[in-house]
Amino acid sequence: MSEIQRPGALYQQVAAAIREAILSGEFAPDSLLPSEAQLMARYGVSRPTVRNAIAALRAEGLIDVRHGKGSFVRSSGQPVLTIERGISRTADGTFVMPGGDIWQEAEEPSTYRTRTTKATGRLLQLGGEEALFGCDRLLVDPGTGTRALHRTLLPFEVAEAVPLLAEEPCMHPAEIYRLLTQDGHKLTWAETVRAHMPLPDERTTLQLPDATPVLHVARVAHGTDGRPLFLEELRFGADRAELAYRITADKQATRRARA
Amino acid sequence: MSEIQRPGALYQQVAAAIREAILSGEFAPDSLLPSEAQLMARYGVSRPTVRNAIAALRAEGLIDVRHGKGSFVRSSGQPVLTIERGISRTADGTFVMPGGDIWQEAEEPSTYRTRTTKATGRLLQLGGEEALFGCDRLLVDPGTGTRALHRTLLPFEVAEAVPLLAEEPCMHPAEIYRLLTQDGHKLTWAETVRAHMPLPDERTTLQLPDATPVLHVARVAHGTDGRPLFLEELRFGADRAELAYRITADKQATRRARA
DNA sequence: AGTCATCACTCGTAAGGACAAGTGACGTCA
DNA sequence: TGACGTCACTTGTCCTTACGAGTGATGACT
Repeated sequence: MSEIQRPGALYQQVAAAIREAILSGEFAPDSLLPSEAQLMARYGVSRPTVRNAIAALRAEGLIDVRHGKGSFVRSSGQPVLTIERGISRTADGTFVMPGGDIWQEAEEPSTYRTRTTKATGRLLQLGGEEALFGCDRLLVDPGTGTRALHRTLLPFEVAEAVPLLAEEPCMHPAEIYRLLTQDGHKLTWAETVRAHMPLPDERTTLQLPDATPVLHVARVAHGTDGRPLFLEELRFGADRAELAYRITADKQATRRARA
Repeated sequence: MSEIQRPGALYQQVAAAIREAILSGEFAPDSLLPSEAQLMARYGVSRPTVRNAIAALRAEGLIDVRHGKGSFVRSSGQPVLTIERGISRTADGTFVMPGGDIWQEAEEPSTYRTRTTKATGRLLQLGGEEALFGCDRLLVDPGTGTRALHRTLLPFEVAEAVPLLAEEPCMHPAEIYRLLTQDGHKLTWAETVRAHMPLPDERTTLQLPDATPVLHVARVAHGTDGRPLFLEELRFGADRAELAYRITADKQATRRARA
């Protein structure tokens, strides 16, 4: 049994030993770690201690544990899917999202009416309890199996100003952008990117492994007057997909971040 | 004692009950949850079961536990800091990062020499084991206390082509962009955004709470010929900060995502 | 009045035992 | 030979007990 003594708690010492072995390549990716019983013997500790150490490594995303089989080193491979966040416009005035054609809808879109929350109100710069059309889509990339949640939120106020919108508030974002442009708006977009840990239901629908954060990108379309018109959100597991942006240098600008 | 019975494991039922109470607002943000002993009595379960339930909620980022005090509902407030990812160029040819002046260096930059890994090699489109200058900075936003890790990676090959670069490979990115531009390159940038759970040391240096993912953005500067010249990375906790991009519609483009 | 020890409360760590549940291989039986 | 039951191995769940450690208030002592 290999002794250990350095830092704080016993289980942290065990976790540190295993972590080191993984990061140094001693345990190859996808390989099977020693079983709990073996680790108990190896480090001379009880089962709760071993399980505590394993729980720590699991929370770090270093290992995957499968009931009845054992613990496996997670293969922290490169992302399988790169989601390009640009917007193009073809000669005939329609909008095209690069890579936007990879997604298939796994379910029928669900439409609903809702009101601004603190978060969506901030993005849309709407006060208290503005009414919104909502539309949720569960998307799947058949190539990689990656799942994503897509949501559009359209203020009543905006929908009413553009007749066709109010009738069918759950159309594809590119269609909405086209209608807004036809209505006289020259659109610009602002995106904000955040990450958080999923709640259990989100974990289920996105089919996420342990310790997998959710990347959450919100795209707000702004009209000619700079007022937010429309919100488009996308969420997906950060284990397999990444976001990509292209940037070119502005001349001279001294823009300031929104509060 | 309020009975529960629905789904799988006991501790999951307890966790679900508490989670529901939190999400429904029954337990307000920042408020103190019942102690472990109280929860044991309330649900008629043992301490490990209660602790297991609490561990689950902790991993979801719903609560914060403070030794000797109790469990608190995490206030999932809006991000305190918005990191604008644009690049501007003033009339005299210098580059300016919007909001780039908020950061202060918490430590002296550390410079080193290294080689491409699988990840950095992919971004820089370099094969096997290319040599790189590295420079790490620990940044702090004095306003919010947000900490971030900044890293620049410069291939030897590029540094040698631009004399001033090789002498001082740890200068500010804006300076490097200026030198590369003076060298005749018309730069464009590509950014990729990922998220992952921090390892213990990363957690420490960024001072992250439990269940807080790290947002990881990599900016690659491409030269006139489209070849990657320089890599700039930024990592920070997703609990307090978010990324922001501005997008305008391209004409006609049919760009394709990189493999 | 002020200082400090004590105490009661909190969560953290560690051990032990017992049984349930998933997995796969082995061996028996038809 | 094939199908199926059994068994050994794995992790998952749950309980009991015990003590360590951080926190804040109470109260005694100076």
